[in-house]
Formats: sequence, structure tokens, C-alpha cells
Amino acid sequence: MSDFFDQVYQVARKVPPGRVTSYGAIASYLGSPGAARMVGWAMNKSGSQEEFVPAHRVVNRNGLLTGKFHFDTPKTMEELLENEGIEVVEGQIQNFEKKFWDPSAELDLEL
DNA sequence: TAGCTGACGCCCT
DNA sequence: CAGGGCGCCAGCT
Repeated sequence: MSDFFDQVYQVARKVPPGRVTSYGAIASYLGSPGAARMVGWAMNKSGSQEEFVPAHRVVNRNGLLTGKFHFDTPKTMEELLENEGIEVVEGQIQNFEKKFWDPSAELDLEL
């Protein structure tokens, strides 16, 4: 089971509330810097997972909510983030640099 | 079965 | 400074 996808889900679940990470960061953490696309694709499949996956805490390296349209409504992602104390304007996370949570740095490759 | 696409990222022109 | 193209791995048609 523990495939690229599962790894992504596990890391995504480890993202603390009020923090966000990027697809590339997760991909790099898993050992495939160029597989950022897979992370996004995994998020899409996250709905099939029995365990909830905070896909709203995963954005692109630009801090932009690129996948907000994949939620029930385009506003869902923004609301979830703002609900955690993250300021979002026009799908863009404010102070993204400060909210950014790097698994490679925080988890220190424990996985 | 083989090919295309996909919620990204970085390099090159 | 801006735009376009290639690379990544796996799932879906």
C-alpha cells in the first residue's frame, strides 16, 4: 500500500493547523522533486481515502490555491484556510513564507 | 495494451 | 521581464 500516494497523505496529515506546505516540498521530501504533479493528483484521490486529508493545506510553491476548484466549491479551500487563521486573498495566501511548513525541515526525514 | 492527462516546478529561450 | 517546454510517477480512458 505505502506508495507515493499514501506517503503524500501521511505527510499532508502531519501539516499542523494554521500552516501550509507545497506540492514540491512534499514531492522533494519523498525523494522525487519533479513529482510535484503527483502530489496534486494524490490530493485529488484523497477523497477516496477513508482518513481525512487536509488538501486545503497543500498549495503550490507560489502560495496560490491552484486546486481550490477541485473542492465542493472554489471558496471551500479559502474558508478552511482562513478558519485556521491563514489570510487568503484572491486565492493567494498572505505571508505564505511565514505559514509555510517544510516536511523535510520539520519532520527531518523521519518517514 | 498503450497513450494521455494531471491540484507543479524549474530551466531555457 | 515574460512565455514556453520538459521532467516526474501513477491513475484513468
